[in-house]
Amino acid sequence: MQNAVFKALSHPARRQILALLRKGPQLAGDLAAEFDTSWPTMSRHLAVLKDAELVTAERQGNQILYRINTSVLEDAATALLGLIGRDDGDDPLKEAAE
Amino acid sequence: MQNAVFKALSHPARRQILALLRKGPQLAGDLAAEFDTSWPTMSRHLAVLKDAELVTAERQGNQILYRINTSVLEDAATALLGLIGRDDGDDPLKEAAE
DNA sequence: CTGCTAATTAGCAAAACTGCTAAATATAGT
DNA sequence: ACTATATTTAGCAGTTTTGCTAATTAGCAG
Repeated sequence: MQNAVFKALSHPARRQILALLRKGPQLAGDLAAEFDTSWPTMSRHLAVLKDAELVTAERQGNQILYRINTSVLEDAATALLGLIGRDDGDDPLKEAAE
Repeated sequence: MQNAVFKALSHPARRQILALLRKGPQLAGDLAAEFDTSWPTMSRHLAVLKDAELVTAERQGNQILYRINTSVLEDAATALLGLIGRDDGDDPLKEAAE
């Protein structure tokens, strides 16, 4: 759902997490270590990102590897760009392609 | 502030408003008429968008004309795209240009 | 100044969000 | 089974967001 994506993007810590994942997949622990907030709080941020499908999680033995999902991010960016082009028709929030 | 922009974008009604403004500037009343929510609620959504500088407001006699601010929207889209490209450096959430 | 329409501000209640600590779960190693 | 580590889930308090109705402000017409 598009709405979940924008909601997930609305918190700076979550955007930061995505920024960190640009370098490549990261373990939950390594991500959490980069922040001042408590571990459980980070865990919840990750859950929000996962719900929005902005990231995927994969168990790796003892730990969990998070990976960014660029296609969802692309869709969000495209949606924003779609809001920009002047439109003379009457079909809002849709024909973003081309 | 970047954060205000993403926060503003996190509510579906506000994204809808931006979509309506694609067609061109609109009076607050005309915008409000497109939604089921009460007038004051719409007014607040508009205020949030204005705070984030996603729209500008201009008095037009009795009424108020809202206009989309595409440059802020572009910046937001660019920020998202910047989150996508693989990065081997260590400078997150920044070098989105080029 | 009075009345009318357009829009915002105030104030309130309900819901959602954030972040914490404590407790639970999962996996690996012994 | 027991322990240690990694991560999530529960439960709670404080804050923010949302949406409503009622009241207010702003500009215009007579």
